[in-house]
Amino acid sequence: MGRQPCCDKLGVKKGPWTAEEDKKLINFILTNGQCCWRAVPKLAGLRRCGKSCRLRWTNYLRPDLKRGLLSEAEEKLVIDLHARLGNRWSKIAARLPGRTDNEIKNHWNTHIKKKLLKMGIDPVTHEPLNKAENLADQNKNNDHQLVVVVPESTSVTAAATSSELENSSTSSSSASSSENSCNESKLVLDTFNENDPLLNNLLESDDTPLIDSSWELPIKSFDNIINNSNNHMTSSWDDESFNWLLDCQDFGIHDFGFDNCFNSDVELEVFNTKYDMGNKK
DNA sequence: AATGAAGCCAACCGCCCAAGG
DNA sequence: CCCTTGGGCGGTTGGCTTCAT
Repeated sequence: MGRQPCCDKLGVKKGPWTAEEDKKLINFILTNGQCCWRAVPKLAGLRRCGKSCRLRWTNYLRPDLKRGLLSEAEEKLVIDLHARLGNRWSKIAARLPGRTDNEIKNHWNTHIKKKLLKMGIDPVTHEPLNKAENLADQNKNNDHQLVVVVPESTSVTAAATSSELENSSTSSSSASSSENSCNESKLVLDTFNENDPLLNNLLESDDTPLIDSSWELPIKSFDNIINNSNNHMTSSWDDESFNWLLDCQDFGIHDFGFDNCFNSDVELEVFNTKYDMGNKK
């Protein structure tokens, strides 16, 4: 008995999202918040799988997303976190405000990986390439021996500071691919500088998001914007975060239906003035 | 200008896990 | 417990864009 598909495949549209679909999804979520994703397409009038809607929202439409390339500081943080966490992109993304796991994963695969290789660093182990090769050879030669794979949770070094890592793995020898990748990072953990205050601070806080989660209640967020419009933007909706709106050059705010989010014309006008939305059309 | 290669990234797929009945 | 369901995650794909020839 196979698992039921996440949605009825018949009549479900795939491929790139159109502006019209985006608009519908944004309108729906701004009006109703995030609810059961399976129900979203039906309620929002979309011929999409719920999963697809969730992905589209979290990876592209979410208001707190930063757009554009990762800054140097972000890139460095990604590298550091990757050294600690391995390919757990969602965990890494949780510590980069406004970035998605998908975005970081893509950036890693297309930019950072190459950069590290160019620098002679193995992107998997974060070791100098020569050393990494030697270790690989060594492991190969040891294949005939009993290899005890030490899970991250038992590492007495850096992992000890992270409750997340402590919880991450309890079985020691199963061989799923994801666990393999986790184990690869073990090498890194042993060499990681646990005295790095920035990283330790980040990791000790476990999953405490750096991102203000208020975007989940978008209407409230818009209230914040309005209330702070004479001062500075709130942390969750700073100017940069809002560029995504401005990037949507094909639509004005009315096209997105955001105007429904404002309690009065005055509020809408304040918003338009601040972000020059009125001139966008 | 034409064409093929390489790069990039949004989106999909399939697996896993937690929650609830 | 067992089963079902929904949501999340990481890996992969496919198509568009840019670059090189």
